Amino acid sequence: MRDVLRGAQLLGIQCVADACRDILGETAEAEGQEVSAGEQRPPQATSERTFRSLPPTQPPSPEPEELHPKLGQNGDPRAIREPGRGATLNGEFPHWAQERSLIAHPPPTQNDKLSEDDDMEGLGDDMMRSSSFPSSVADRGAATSVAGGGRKRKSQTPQQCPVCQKIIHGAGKLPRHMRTHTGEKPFQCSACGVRFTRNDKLKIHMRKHTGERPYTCSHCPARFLHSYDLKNHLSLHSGARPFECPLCHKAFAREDHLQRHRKGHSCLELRTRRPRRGPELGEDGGEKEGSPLSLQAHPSMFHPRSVLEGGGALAQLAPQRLASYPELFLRGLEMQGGRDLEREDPGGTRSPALQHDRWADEVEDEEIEE
DNA sequence: CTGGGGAAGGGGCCC
DNA sequence: AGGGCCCCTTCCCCA
Repeated sequence: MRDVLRGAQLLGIQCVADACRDILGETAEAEGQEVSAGEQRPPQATSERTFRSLPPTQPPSPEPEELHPKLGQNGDPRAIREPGRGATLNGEFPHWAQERSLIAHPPPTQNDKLSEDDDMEGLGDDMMRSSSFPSSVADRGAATSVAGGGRKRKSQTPQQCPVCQKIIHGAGKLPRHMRTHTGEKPFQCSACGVRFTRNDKLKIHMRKHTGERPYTCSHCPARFLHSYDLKNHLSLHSGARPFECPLCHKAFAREDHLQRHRKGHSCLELRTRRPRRGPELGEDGGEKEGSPLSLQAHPSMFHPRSVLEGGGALAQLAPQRLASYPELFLRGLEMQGGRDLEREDPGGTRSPALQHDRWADEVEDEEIEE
């Protein structure tokens, strides 16, 4: 346990270190003296104080990436979870494990089957049951709402991760989330030894070995391991490429491919290469502040007159695309501003026709003014 | 740069 | 409340 504690301190996993101290019956100050020779680590707060008194202004925690995959020796996160491997314990489960739930769920072997989150009982759940584990956000509220101050209710959803402060929705999902910090992968494939953090991921993985392909295409004999594989495959049958770049009109079958495309430079280069013809006019006729980059770069490309006269970059677009451009242009504005019409308006209440009319009205108003 | 496969992580629903 | 199962999104990797 001291080895685990030392490892937790080295890795900065405060919750694990506190749990270890609880088990060892030590205070942080005492432990701090003990380890001070080798590590310049300042004494830690007691576990009780660590979690329960986290102020809202607590400085940001280290990024999870800084914490996790480096657990244990040789990068094996089980080093934390399987203290029996340590020299200190001589292969025996410690008394606390026998007394607590871990005795009912020893570290998994290839023949063992753990329930998905059972592993947390060895570490996280143990923490959670100890007084050191943080109350969830809702729990705090529930605790204060219980009249008479009786036995505190167990955690409700949502719960807040003590490491990254993220709010985790769903009953029983916090232990699962905690494994993303600890790096634990308690679920091991009996066929190839690959380990997973979650039981459901292992289950899907096992399909590779069993040959099970539960997702069958209704149009062809193709069968797939994953539901999303079938979903992608169906787009091939339909030819649907619903995700279109609002700037260059390239369409993608997958949303993440569109996102990758938009993060790239191709569209940006196209925009910044265009000379700026004049100030962009806002709705009030003045130049807009903080308008989208594309418009600042070359407003002529998007100017309605350029569209009508076939000028600008739009001249290179096919007529049928021009017909639908106002919709995409407006959508592009929405997305540039951090809002996504698709997400905000999945039902399509803001119809393309409506937006086209709005845009046409603006063109007509400008012509009247002239 | 794109298409495709796969993994990781979160959330919803049900028991 | 917790766990199992499933779906979804996002990201990474490779060809």
